[in-house]
Amino acid sequence: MVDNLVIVESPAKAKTIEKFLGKDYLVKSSFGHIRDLEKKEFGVDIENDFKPRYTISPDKKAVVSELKKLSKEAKTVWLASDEDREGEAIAWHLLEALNLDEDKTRRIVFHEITKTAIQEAIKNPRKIDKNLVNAQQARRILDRLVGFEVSPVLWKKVKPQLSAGRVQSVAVRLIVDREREVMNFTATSSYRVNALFMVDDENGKKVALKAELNKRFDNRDEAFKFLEKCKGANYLVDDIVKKPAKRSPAPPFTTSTLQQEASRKLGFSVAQTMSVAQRLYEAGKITYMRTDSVNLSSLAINTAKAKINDFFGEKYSKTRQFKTSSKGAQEAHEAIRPTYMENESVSGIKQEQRLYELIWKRSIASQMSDAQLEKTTVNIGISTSNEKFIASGEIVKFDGFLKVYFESTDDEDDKNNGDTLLPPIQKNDSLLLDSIVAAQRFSQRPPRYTEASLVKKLEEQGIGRPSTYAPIITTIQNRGYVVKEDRPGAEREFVTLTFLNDQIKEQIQKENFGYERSKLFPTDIGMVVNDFLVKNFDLIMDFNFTAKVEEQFDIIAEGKVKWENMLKDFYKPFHQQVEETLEISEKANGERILGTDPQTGKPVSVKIGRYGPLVQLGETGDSDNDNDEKPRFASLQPGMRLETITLEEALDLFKLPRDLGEYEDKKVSAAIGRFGPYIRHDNKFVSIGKDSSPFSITLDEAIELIEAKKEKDRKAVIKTFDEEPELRVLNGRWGPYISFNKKNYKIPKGTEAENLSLEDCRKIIEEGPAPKKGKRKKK
DNA sequence: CAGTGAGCGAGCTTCCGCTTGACTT
Repeated sequence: MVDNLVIVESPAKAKTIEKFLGKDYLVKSSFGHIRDLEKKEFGVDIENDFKPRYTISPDKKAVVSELKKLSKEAKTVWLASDEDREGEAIAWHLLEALNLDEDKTRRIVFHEITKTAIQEAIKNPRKIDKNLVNAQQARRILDRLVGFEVSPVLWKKVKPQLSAGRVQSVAVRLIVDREREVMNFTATSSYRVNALFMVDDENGKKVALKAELNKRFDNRDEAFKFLEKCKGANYLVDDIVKKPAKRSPAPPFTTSTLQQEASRKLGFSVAQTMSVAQRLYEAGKITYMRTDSVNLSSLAINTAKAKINDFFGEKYSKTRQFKTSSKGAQEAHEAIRPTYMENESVSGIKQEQRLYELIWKRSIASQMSDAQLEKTTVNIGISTSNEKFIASGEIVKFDGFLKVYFESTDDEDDKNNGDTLLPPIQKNDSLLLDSIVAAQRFSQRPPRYTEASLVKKLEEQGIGRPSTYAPIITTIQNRGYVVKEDRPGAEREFVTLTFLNDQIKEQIQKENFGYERSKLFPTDIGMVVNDFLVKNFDLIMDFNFTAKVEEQFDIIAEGKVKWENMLKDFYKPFHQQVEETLEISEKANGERILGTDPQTGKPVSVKIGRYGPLVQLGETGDSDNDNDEKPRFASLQPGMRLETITLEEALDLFKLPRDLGEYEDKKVSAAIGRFGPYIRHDNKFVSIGKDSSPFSITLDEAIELIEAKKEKDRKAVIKTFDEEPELRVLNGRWGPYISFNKKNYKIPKGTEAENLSLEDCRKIIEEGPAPKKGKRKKK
């Protein structure tokens, strides 16, 4: 029995704090929220001032009963959940759910886990801030109302099992909008002109000086005209300008910036970053990884300073405090940093080491001095033209924080701003031209989102929280609204004009462009759902919706507005939109008429069906004529899109299944199924590989595939037994196994499948029943 | 494991944020 029970949110935090507080204190954790709204009937009494009905979350029952028992025994219960809206609500739910006596309950907060911060907190307890709790209740109830009223509209008007929500629907909208921008983008081209001069360096050796013309030309003819003018020209250094510049380090990591940098520098997915960070946190190596704060504790700043002085010298140290700029930040924690700033590396698996190193470098760099640079711009005049060539260089005079860390950008074209040292040249030097190249360059389409750049965008808009960025991205993919994938680029031609020895040579070259790696693409269903929501629910689909309601929550937290009134104001127009949409709106299936089939004269259309996107030939019979044929249907193939498929592509799909002829008196046909293209013969299926296609494969090629499959099938059966025809020893993808009554059984290691007797097989079947599929019942 | 796409109706789906393990193919 202990006098003091302290309750925090995270078990790892509990362990640390217990060490600081000594034996009079027992520190336990609530594992986050312990109660939530009931699932049935919204969990909210809408008629009665939105009165919430809370219930203990099923997976928290054990935690709650343990805390209840411990809190009865304790003299004082300290509620030490985080100092933000959700943390305050957790404290209040604990008070209610544990039936705590208010007189023996204290609310304390700290936002760094250091001994002094915690002792200070214990000295300054306060009451639960009910206004802040009410702001959280408003947030929770609003999200429930939006999610549970709009989702059922989608079930009725689009497809069952779909979902909508304040956060996920806007996240999908960002991706859909961007996809449309990409689809509508047409590249324009211009001509970029680069010159190469030869200059003597200090040792009299010839070195190259690159310079770009201060003008781009709209077309080939203008570029050509310019090069014509360069014939016989002289090139003179008009001017050299040197300017000092400085660069400052980025602030230490928040959840969002850690996810972005780990993606760019280490190639981690957002979810991967969080799970590696979680392990580092639990091992006590970094501070809490779900935070929106860039703040560092004074302890951290001091140890960083000592480390920098020791490692690099005093002139590399500069103490900085950063201010959080992101919208809606609640700053309950510190920035993400090493627990012990003096440790530049940790033990553990490779991923943990790499992520830790990144965090260490970023944190240390944030306490280092600016880098001092010198930028040089050289203007080179052309005797026959008013244009100028410009060469620029940048040298680092003092590296400062660059010694340990350089922040990456999403812009892949940005790589040429590195450290370039110009050769020694003086004003009025005459330069020797080597060559000039005018190359056609295309404008770039807007970039599709990566997981990390989507997180960045969401944070900028104040949508979602550090604990939800990773789950949001998983959700919109699980719902089938968005896919993350690679897409091949295309090849295009571009023109280059090369000026060498007063001659102009024109060439057509090829380049690849538009290759996408691990980008987020909307699916057809994602686009249909998005368009439906934008059309009918402009209120919640507005990118500023979250920011607007956050303002209201802040006012509730200040005690200036009653949360029930805020919800009332929101709910009335919102609910009306729900009702109207249910009543007026047509079913949304993204239907498009593509044209008419020239052979039958019937209309060809495309839409989302029960099993995904499909093309349809003919109309569903609303005529009384029984002779009306049913329409034909065919699924869209991978790579085809509802919005872009053409009549020709659609008509191709109806060519399947294709009759190829007969083999061994049985029909042979080719088609595409759920598992890709296949040949059908004698009710057996053979996959068509990538080398051929069901549209073009010949009978002979098909027969070859059929025979190959037969041969393989013969080899697949290792052994059969006459006494037990249901029992067979087969050769599968993962080696030999026993098949009996449609169930499969593993053969123990070290047993030769060839030598198995019927008795052996029966024994294996008895001893090791096939693992059943993990079907779990839901309550 | 590969021909789905009619229509009816029962019973189900769904949100966001706070936290970790317990689960396997």
